[in-house]
Amino acid sequence: MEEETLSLIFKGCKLARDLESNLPYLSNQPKFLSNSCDEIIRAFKMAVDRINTHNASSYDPHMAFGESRESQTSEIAVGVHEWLTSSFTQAMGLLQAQTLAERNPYDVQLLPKRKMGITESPESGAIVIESGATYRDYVNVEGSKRLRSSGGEFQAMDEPDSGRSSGSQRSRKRKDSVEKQTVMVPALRIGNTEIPHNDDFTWRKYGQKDILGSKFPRCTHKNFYGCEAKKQVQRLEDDPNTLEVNYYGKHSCHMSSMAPCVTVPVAPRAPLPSASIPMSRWLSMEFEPSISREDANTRMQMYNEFGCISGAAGPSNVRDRKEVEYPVVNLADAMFNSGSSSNSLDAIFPSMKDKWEPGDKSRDN
DNA sequence: ATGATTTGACCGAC
DNA sequence: GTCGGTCAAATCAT
Repeated sequence: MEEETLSLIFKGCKLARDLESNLPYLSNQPKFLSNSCDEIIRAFKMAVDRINTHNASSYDPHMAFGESRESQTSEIAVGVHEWLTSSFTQAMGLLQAQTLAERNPYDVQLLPKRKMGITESPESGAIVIESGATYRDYVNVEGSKRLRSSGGEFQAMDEPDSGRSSGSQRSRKRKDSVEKQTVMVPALRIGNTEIPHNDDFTWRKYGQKDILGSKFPRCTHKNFYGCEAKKQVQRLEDDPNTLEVNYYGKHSCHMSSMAPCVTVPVAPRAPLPSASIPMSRWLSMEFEPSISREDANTRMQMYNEFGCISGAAGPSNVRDRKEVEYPVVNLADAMFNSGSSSNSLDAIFPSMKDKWEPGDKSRDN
């Protein structure tokens, strides 16, 4: 690749990094933020233009899809812009969360590492996910909820896995009885990679259905752990570059009323951050000075199709645990570094698994 | 081993 | 009876 193009990309990265590290101090400077974002977008856009100019003859999947390079370029700009604004929103959320934590440090406490897993509060019925809880724990809790819940969405069943057998009685709410919100979002892409629709929640896809009369299937997603919210994503038939996203139900996975909707990616067996970590360090590279290129790349892979942590990361948006991570740091770090590794999580969060003690039942499942 | 996604089947709503 | 939402086993990815 041409050196000038690389320096443009580098410039964009640097600008983004500068903006990132100053985010906490810029919350009341919308004009400056806007200008900074524009400058970053300009740098990336110029780089993309140069790349496209130099590779005009090569195959481009977007062209096969009937799109112009111009629209692709603007998509990239929109994608970068969306990432920046999303990161900013999350950073501000974290700022609020930390303010809250400083006010009441007991809100952000770590659970003893031997007590990991998922439990359900006998009083409130709220599900408590502890650091280190596994996917199996989630499945088990979901199953037991079905067993015990006799009203609402689920009905009692004799056996947790009797779903399809004779005793199964799934009751469903009428569609029009559930609050629905529809938004249209662009199906963003960079190159041939789909940029997921990121709405600051972590979703789990649980169904895909071919819809009669529609070329594209409808995907259904649920929020994690007892949150009632659902969303359906479907590509518009007359405009494949637009996704129709329908939201049903209300989120119950906000961290608190004071810290609204911070997407809270949770890394496996990751130590939760201490409330004493200064915000400026959360948002800067300084927080994890030893992270290698390889680490960053793997963490990029952890971001799932909805822009939130996935893969080994497990569930997030845990309402009652105030589990927080560093989306800005991680995503930016992942963006600004490259490489590959198969074992990077251990490098990022070293020795947690070594600290498990034998016979820990919450881990054996 | 663990967790996410896919996919065929079930079953309620219409 | 049809459609589509949901479940859960199977499969895939890490």
